[in-house]
Amino acid sequence: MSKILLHIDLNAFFATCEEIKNPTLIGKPLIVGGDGRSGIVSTASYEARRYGIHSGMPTFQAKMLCKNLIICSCDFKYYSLMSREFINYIRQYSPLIEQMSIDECFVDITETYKKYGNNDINRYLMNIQDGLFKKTKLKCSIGVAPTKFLAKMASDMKKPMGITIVRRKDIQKNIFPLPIKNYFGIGKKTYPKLEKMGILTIGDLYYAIKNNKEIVSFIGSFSNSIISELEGNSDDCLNLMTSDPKSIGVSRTLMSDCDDAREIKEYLLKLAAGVVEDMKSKNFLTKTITIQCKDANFDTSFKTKSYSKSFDEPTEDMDQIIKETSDLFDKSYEENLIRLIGFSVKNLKEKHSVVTQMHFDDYEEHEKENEISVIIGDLNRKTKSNTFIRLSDLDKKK
DNA sequence: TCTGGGGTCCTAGGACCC
DNA sequence: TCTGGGGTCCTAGGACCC
Repeated sequence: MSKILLHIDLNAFFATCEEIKNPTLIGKPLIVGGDGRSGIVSTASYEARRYGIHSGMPTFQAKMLCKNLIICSCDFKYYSLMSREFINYIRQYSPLIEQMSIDECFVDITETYKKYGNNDINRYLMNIQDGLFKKTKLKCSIGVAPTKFLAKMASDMKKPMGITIVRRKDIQKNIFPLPIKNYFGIGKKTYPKLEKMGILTIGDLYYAIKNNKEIVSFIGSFSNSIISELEGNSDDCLNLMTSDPKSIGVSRTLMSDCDDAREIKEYLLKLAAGVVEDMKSKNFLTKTITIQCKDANFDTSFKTKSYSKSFDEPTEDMDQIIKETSDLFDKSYEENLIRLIGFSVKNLKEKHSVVTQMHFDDYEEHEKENEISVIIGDLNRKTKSNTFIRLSDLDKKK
């Protein structure tokens, strides 16, 4: 049986949060974003959008389009609190929620809707929308479909406060005529190329993949998922586990372009120290550090370069990480003008999962100590090292 | 004034081990 | 003495999303 999946998307979320914080802003053109050198619009209110302002636009340009534009700086902590309110509210409709980002989630209401016993799905969804607005003043659009992909496409079709239902039999009628750039996963680099090949709509893409091997080799392994998504056979299982982060990092555009190695490095190490603190507070260790440098040279169109280094063992040692970052920078920096610098930690391991790292050589020694051990071998890795955890440590974890 | 900053996932070549 | 092929990790870069 088909599932009933919702994709709920908060409308102009950051801008709406600012209106909730300060109701005198309601109905006025406002953006959330940076106002300094190279500031860009993160979110525009619907009033600001009427002036042609949209996210991603440089702030100075937005200001030229609307003289009365109100600019709010990003208050991420507040938005996170509002996001939690949103998810808590949705939870009363179903415990099966997959949060996709700060302002959107999937909800599986198959069972709860059945219990509700009413066959008016529109009324049911309007209740969700109205209730959310009454409780939090947040507005949302809802897409309903049997798969995650279709629900996501559906929620995008009517904004703000839209409700869109897409059944499998509606795919050809409602999804196929949409322009190719509306396809989730086809971005600004790919869609112009597809358009040049004469692929203008999502339907065109479907038939091109079916009939044209050239297109398949151009798109690569994504072709298979496109076909199953457009035939209504793609993923309908929500990922209910809050997954661990894969990386943590920061990057900053410098106050002005800079080629003073000492100055850049000093700033980089400050960023790195902040990231390591953040990582430690989240109880992770890192195995790989990465420096990111964006070139300020217009001719090379602000090329971003990255340099990484992996450690033999995951670490949270500030001194070690700072020293390796410094060495990596010295080794890689090419004395060019830098516009942006960044630092991130990747290959993260949860701290409590790395209790004791030992090698097989240590095993005999370990045996001699006559301790009872549980060997947790990572089946995916045929390395010499395994992780030994004492039973007493396991107890501690509980 | 002239396009941010937080992420994820994929690919490809090279090194290395067995 | 010469050398294949599979697997994994590392590094760098690119595309995409919000």
